[in-house]
Amino acid sequence: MSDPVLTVDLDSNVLAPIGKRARTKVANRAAILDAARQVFGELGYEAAAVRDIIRRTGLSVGAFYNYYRSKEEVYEALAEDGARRFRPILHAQYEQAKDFESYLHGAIRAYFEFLITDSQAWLTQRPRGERHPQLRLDTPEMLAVFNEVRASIAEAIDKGLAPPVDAEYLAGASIGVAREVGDLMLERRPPNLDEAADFAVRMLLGGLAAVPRRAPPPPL
Amino acid sequence: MSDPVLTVDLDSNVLAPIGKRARTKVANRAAILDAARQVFGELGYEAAAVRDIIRRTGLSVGAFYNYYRSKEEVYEALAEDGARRFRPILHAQYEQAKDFESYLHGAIRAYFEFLITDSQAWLTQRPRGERHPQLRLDTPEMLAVFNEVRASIAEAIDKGLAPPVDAEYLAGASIGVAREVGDLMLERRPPNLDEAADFAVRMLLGGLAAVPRRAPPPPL
Amino acid sequence: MSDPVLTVDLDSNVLAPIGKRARTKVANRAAILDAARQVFGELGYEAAAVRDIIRRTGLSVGAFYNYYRSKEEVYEALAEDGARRFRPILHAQYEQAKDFESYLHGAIRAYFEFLITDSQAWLTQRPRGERHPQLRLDTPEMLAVFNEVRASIAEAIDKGLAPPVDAEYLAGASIGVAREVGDLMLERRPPNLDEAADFAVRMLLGGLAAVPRRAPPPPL
Amino acid sequence: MSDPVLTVDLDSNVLAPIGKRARTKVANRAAILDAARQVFGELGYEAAAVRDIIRRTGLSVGAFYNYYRSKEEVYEALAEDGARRFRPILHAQYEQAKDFESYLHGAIRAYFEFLITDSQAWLTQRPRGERHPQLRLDTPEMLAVFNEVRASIAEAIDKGLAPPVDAEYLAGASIGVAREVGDLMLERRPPNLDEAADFAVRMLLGGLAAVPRRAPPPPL
DNA sequence: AATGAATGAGAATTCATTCAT
DNA sequence: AATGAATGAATTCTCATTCAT
Repeated sequence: MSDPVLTVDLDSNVLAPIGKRARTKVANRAAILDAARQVFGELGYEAAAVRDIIRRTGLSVGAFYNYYRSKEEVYEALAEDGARRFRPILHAQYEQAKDFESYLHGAIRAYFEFLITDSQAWLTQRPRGERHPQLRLDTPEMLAVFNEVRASIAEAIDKGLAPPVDAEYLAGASIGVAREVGDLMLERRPPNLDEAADFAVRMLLGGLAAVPRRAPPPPL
Repeated sequence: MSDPVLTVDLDSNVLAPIGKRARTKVANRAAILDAARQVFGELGYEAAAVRDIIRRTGLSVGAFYNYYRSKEEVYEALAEDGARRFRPILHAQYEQAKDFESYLHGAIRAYFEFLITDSQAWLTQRPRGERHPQLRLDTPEMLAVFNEVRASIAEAIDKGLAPPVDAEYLAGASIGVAREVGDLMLERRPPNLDEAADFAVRMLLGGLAAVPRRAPPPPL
Repeated sequence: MSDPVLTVDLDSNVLAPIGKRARTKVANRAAILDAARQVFGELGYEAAAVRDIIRRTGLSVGAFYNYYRSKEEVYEALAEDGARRFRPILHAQYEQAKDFESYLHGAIRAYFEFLITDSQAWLTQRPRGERHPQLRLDTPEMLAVFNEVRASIAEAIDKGLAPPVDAEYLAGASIGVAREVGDLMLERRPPNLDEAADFAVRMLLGGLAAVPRRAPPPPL
Repeated sequence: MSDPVLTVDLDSNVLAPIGKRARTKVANRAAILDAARQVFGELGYEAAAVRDIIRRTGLSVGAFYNYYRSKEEVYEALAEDGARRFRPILHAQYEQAKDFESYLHGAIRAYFEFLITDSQAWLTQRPRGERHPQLRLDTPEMLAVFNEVRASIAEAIDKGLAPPVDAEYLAGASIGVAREVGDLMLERRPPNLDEAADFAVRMLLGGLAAVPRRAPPPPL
């Protein structure tokens, strides 16, 4: 196969094959952002070296600094990018939801879709071996998303959309479930969004009792 | 002399002053482990410098390497230590539980107690301000604990103690809730174990519907 | 549009606005040279970046390298330029001087005029604050001028125009006085050429005893 | 010849042969300072790389940072060191001088001695070839010394020790002469302190007329 | 010619680990 | 064992210069 020169369409989130030197500024910027998403996701902020990022773009160190002024700036750009993309989705769910259940359902599905889309590119490379001593490898984007969710749940309770329970704890529990179930979903081949979202939502709304009974999946 | 930092003596599980050079090998080993727990918790693995660790023990860099062969080794020792301490507790819950509900209740309370105990020493120092772009600062011990829980839930389902639901997802959800609610609990002054455990367990067993209705806590 | 930086058009020796892209090759060359003079004067050779220079010309980095092959080459061009402009002035003084005194007087006035003219454009911008650990920021042109003076004094002694003293030391002393007094003159508002030249010449010819007695200027 | 292990005596300013790894902390600190003095003197602050400095000490990059926290810090240490060593000398001259003439004489001799002593170690290495485009290569120490002198002259005039001339200009002229003549003195083999000091002082006190008549030295 | 993105060598600094004492 | 200075690879970032357009 020859070298296709694809540009990255940020809005449709279709990734060009990385590693080839991208031609346009927009494409390079996007390529760096994508590579950074991967690398931060795999190694965490501290362990990720700028070199790790640019290596996946085929660019030079210098080029990195043409696009972002520092390692931290990419990180922040990533976070902003995530929030910017996810917030409207979350808002739409909020607007069209008739009750908290449907809101939660919509939000969780949105998050899982977000996860699947964003991970598409790098999930395949992931098995880079030893995940040494690392903690939790959220992309900055996800953290940004969680903040959106936190605010959104607090608001829902404030407005009487959800029952008047401890808002912080409810947001925490929701995020906790979404986060962990989301991660597990990504590890299944193929990721089954419906199954995972169904589980998470039922768990949050009705607890263990409400969760579908069935045989566990075959172990990895 | 200033206030000696209080920390948990691992062997006696009793608060003991460190900062004064400990005299025995066992004590030094424990002091390093304690300091490492704090530092990893505050800074994360990568950002934590060996010097940060030994500074809190009053030992020398050289001494560090007499006790652990590398930074990574302390990290692993910490994980092992957590698992070693937590596994029997979890097991006891498992043994004495008549059903999954009481097991879950016991396990979550055990985890929250673990959290409170372990964080006691350093939670106070935490306000080192800006956790720059950092994610989630689990102690390696907590990660080890989660693995215990994962296994334990799978076993519970296997043995018919819990309903035959997706074991991985259930474990994920349980850990997710425990983790997030646990973190939030630690941030409340004073940490209210009963309240938090109650919330987490009810959420996991009965979902949003089962959670106690009440006014949210005053904002930070 | 903001205030165009005023600078000396080298060919006409007239103040001309730069910042607008100059149209002719000659003009561009001169613009670069002017900008370089400023920047080297403000930052010194090492700290001055090619980008600092071209930024003041409105040209592109690439254009810079169309006119000069390297940063060093502009530096040298600047030196040559200074020597080329100053040598005839110095020579005129030499020719028309009836004795060493009048020669020295002429030379020093010429140098001070040179200083005032060349610094006019950038002296105003100077307050960029902290000249970190930097030493003396002579323009390469000034260094070239000093060499002219050195040669010229040696020749004067050779030809019996000046008393047969240690030529090197005399040149050194003359340059030292001219340099330091010249710098101080530039810092006074307004620069007083007559006063400074008078001081320098008297000092060199008659020493402390010959220097005018009067109240020191008000402190900065 | 075998490896002599000499420690550096800072007060007597006897240098150990550099390049050999020094044994004591004091010696290493001094070796770095000495190397820095040389390198800053040869290359200037910006062009001098930390590596240039440590190369001459036989130490490693890391060791440098054990002694000084940054390149800038050595620079400042150097300046302080110079001022600290020179100030008392200058003061002694000031105290024991009966008039401005003897003060000036003492100060200039002190400065020239300072120059000769400090340059002893590195003057020999100097001919490292092309002094590319560099300006004036004062050691930070010298700059510090000049500031001392400036203050001291102003004070002398204030107190009526010197005639009431323009203090700034007088200080400038004195420094200019001392600086240039001092540099030239260092280039003569052997440096002749008496000759140079005599010239400088006479020049400053009586000008060209007072300077000894004699044949110039053979050119370099 | 002009443009400005790309390049990559090189700079300052950090930090895990070693080792002489 | 304990100490802490020494080591040097690795990291982030800069900047002179090249080169495709």
